[in-house]
Amino acid sequence: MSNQTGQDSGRWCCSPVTGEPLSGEQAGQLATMFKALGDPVRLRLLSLIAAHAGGEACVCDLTGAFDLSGPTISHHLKVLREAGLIASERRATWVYYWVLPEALQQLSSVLGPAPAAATRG
Amino acid sequence: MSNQTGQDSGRWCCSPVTGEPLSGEQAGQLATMFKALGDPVRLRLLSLIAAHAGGEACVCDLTGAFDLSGPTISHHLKVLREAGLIASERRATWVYYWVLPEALQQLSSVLGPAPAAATRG
DNA sequence: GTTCAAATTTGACATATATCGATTCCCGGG
DNA sequence: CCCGGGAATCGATATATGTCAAATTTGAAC
Repeated sequence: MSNQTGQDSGRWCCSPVTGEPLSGEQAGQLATMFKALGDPVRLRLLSLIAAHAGGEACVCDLTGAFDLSGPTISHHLKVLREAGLIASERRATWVYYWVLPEALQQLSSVLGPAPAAATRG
Repeated sequence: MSNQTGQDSGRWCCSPVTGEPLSGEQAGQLATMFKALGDPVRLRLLSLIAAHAGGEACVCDLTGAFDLSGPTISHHLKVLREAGLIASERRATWVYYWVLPEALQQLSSVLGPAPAAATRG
């Protein structure tokens, strides 16, 4: 209510889970994204993609990092993509994936009162 | 009851997923937590608990918010607890649950360069 | 056009998960 | 001590999920 999620395609910017109860709709949308992250392989895939040079990675760069078949990797990438966490594009023979930072940021902001910067190191 | 399934111990405070690839161990730990959040009921439960007066809620405050049986709510609370996201304590007849903010903060920090609200500039 | 390599889709299967009713556990009150 | 109510556990079941092999798609090179 206090947030006009209208057509912003999902970005309730100021309602962390600790603030006020989530609506059923919000919970459903967010749960899809969290569920996509709820698998070690997918978490590592996301991490590998994000950390790869240029911010994107070819599928051929990813499969080698797991003891899993190609189809399985493809399946996990599809889950991540359909959750709105990554996007992909085909270039010639190869398909490249990259992370959608807004999605991660949305989840991060929901999880808490913004940890006030990492100040890493 | 206020136990925790022996996780914790690890808190890689400054390695967001966008920075460097996650190790298999990290991914497994984090995936357990994200998976716990990957269900609309559990997300709403967490939210209801966090937003409840005093920062804690009795189970009797929670069951009414869902069209689900008591055992089912109990099951979801157990999943959240075993993931290290919430803790519980029995007081007389009732059992109270509260959120463990460090856990949420850990997930939040992993998800990105810490939104840091407005401080980022 | 044919062939080859990269990636996805399909079909199948074993396991995991969400849910419920019935039962059990825990505690306060008579 | 027994009863009643809140909550967790148990046992069962339907659905979802992770995984692979086989088949299909896509585009490049010959």
